[in-house]
This record gives sequence, C-alpha cells and structure tokens, in this order.
Amino acid sequence: MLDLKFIRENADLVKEAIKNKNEKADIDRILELDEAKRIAQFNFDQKKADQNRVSKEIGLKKKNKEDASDLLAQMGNVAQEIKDLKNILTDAENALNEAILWVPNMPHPDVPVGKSEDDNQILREWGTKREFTFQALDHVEIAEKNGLLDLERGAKISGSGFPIHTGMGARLERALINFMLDYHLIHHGYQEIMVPSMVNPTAMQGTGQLPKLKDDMYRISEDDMYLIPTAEVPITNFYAGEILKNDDLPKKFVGFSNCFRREAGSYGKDTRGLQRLHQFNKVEMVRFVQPEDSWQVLEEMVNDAEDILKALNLPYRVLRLCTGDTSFASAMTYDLEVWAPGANKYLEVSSVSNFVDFQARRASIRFRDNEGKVQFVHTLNGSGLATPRTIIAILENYQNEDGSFDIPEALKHYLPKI
RNA sequence: GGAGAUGUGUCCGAGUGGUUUAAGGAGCACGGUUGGAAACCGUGUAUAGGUGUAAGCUUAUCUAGAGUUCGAAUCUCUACAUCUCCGCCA
Repeated sequence: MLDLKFIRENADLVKEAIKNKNEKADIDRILELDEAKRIAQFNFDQKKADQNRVSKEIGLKKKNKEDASDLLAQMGNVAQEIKDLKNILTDAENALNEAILWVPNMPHPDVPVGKSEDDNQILREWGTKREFTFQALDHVEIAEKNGLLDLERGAKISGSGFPIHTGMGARLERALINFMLDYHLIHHGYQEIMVPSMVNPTAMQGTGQLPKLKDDMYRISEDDMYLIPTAEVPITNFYAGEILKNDDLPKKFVGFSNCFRREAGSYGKDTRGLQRLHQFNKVEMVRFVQPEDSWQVLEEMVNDAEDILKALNLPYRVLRLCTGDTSFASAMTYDLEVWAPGANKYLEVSSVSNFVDFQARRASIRFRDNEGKVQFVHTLNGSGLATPRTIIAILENYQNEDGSFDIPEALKHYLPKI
C-alpha cells in the first residue's frame, strides 16, 4: 500500500496513477476517512490521558490509605465514554484501512502510459525463429503423437484446465523444474525455498492479491484459506511483520510451487492445450533488497529469467508493460514472451516486477539501516519460469517432421535414458 | 480428534490488580580506561499513531481479539501458536 502521508501530499499524482492503471480507488474518500480518523484519534487520546492520570492518583491515594471516593465518583462515566470513543476510532480505522487496500502502487515514471497490452513496449528480441521446411504442428498435436498429455482424463477427474502429464510428458515437466531451480542456484546465487500451497488471508493481503483479486483465487472456505496463485505469496510473506538487520539484506529466494488460478473472466480465451490453466507449475524468484538497489536488481532478475530461455535456446522477446497492463501492486513489470511457432505467436512465460515498498508496507517487512533507522525493504519477484508455456515452446521449436521432438541440450542431463 | 502445560522486549528472565513509566541479566552501540585487547566503569538500546520548527508531550502495543474494573502483563472468555501424553494417519 501507499504511505498515507504520501497520499495526503500528492493526491493528484495518486489519482492520475489510479486512472492510468485502470483502477477505481477513491482518493477523496480516503482523505475524508483519514481526517475523520485523526479527529477520532485525538478525542480518544485526550479522554484516555485524563483517565490514566486520575487512575494513577487513585492508586496513589489508596496506597497511602487516603479516601479516593471523590475521584472514583468523578470517573463514573469516563469508562463508558472511552469505550464509545474507542469504537468510533476503531470504525474510522477500519474504514480507512479497508479503503487504502484498494489503492494500487504508483507506476515508475519510465512506465509508458497506456490502456492495454497493445501499448506495451517491446524492448528487445533474442534468438532466431526457426524456418520450417514442413508444416509446424502445435503443442497439442505433438503431445498427442508422443503421449505426453491426457487432457480429457484431467477434465474428467478435476475439470478443464487441470492437465495430466503422462510418460515422457511428466518426465519433461519434472526435468524442466529441476533444471530451472538448479540453474538459479548455481549460476545466479539464489537460496532454495519450498513453501506451503495454502495461505491465510493476511498473507494474501500482504502481497496484494486481496482484496482485489478475490474472485481469481480458490478459497477453502471451511478453513478460510486460499490456494496460492503463485509462490510469490508465501515466499514474500516469509518475513512479514519482521524487522530485519541491515546485514540480512539482500535476500534472494527461488522456489517451486503449484499455482492455482480460477481465471475468472477469461473463460474461452487461450484455452487450447496448456496455454491457460487452473493449475500449473512455476519456479519463482523473490528478492528482498535495500531501497536504493531495487531498480538495478529488477534488471538483474529479468536477465536471470532470460538466461533460462537462452539455455533452452528458445527465441523470446522482452516487454515493458504499460501502466494499464502493469499489475495492481507493481511499480514496473517486464514480461518475457517465448516464441511458439506452432501457435504462431508469443506466449508470456515470465513476469518480473519491482514492487518497491508497496508489498513491504502491506506485509510490514522492514529493516534497520546502517544508521539504525527502520525502513521498509523493497520486494521484487519474477517467474523463472512458468512451465506450461515453456513446454509449449520446447515442443513446437524442437519438433521434427515425423512428429517427434528433440530434447534441448540443457535438459538432457535431467532426462537419463531409461 | 482428546487431555494437560505454556506464550513478557533482540535473547534469557522477574512480575497474581495501582509510582511497572515492564525489575534484573545477556547481547548490541557509543564513550571512558588500555600500546592493543579482555576485564572493568559510564551512557544508550522497541514499534506505530497524534501534536510540535524542535526538545518534548501524549495514545496504543506483554501472541491476537473480546470482557470485568476508576485502573489489567496480572482476573474471565475465545482464537491462534508451541511443548508433552493419548488416538488416528502418509
């Protein structure tokens, strides 16, 4: 979330950011709630200070065996008054806290203003798109010929969007996950972490999924828990509510998890094969850094994600998302899109974002700097990578005329001959 | 799932209703001492809100929430977490 003081002093800037991000938060209402809360706070504080003072006197008199009945009588209604003022204050706080949770992060000035994905900036492209001497198949056809997927039985057991990987398909999925994790550990110096797939509402609020994305997530109502849409949630919340030492930073974690998304509102879009799923696998990088380092680290993380595609020799491009496409909590996001010749389009396989102090404020992740001052950390995360579309790209780019496909050199070690 | 115990600051730990404004210790930081260090001595050592140019004043927070009371770390209730035992189980 944003600093209330910042909102107070820069209301117009914040309003513009909300508009550019296609969000709807009402800043004027927040300013009113803020004002009301401060008045309520003042009233409560004053009455409570009175009470504390007189109570102390009563204590003193009783200790000295003096009569305190006049003071006690004087305090007759104060307790009830304080209770009422406290209720007013609590209501004001709750209203303000609830409202501010809907305010998105400010986009960085370098983020292009734009409405939709059409306004995203293409920054660079890597690799050469393969020229096919035959009709390139799409991944569903290749998977079918090689027995890699059983989407029908997945739909039977769970529903559409819950794929079953069979035989070499399952091995390839597992190999890819291990390859990506190892690559980040060995070449990029991350620390591996394995986290729960279900989290409580506080964690979801900490990273910014709640309240806005409530309908996009699977909720276990009996236990009031959510299935994670990304490992970002449990990993970033690892330090929630803590004050880290300066020496603890920076932290770099990489973890694999299942990801669960209801994809509400996108039914019928990109439904073929593995393009858009309710459950998929993803390797996620998360960093906790000092504020002055976060923009450089963002570039580093994009490179970390790119290295995976380079190692797999898959053509891709890098986009900087425009304001309208940049997510609620992010200040700047780069997307990596891999080339899928069978589908004849680019597919998003990674999203790398700098949240600056937005998540750190929500989740209260702070550190004590060199001067002993407590500051919010900056958090960043990026996919490194999501497996389904990477699998699509591998199958389509490495396919042969007879319908078989080759294994990328980098994965061979992970797929011993059986 | 059942029974019991426990939850205090960075850590250990005292605190069963009122100068607790959380003792004491350790750690850490700074200063003194020293050729340098250890030991020793001194000082400091939470977070958030309100107010103020500032010093300061003030409010909240002893796992969380609710209650009793003029007054709660302390009493009551609920939730959560940890530990022990029993049951079940990969």
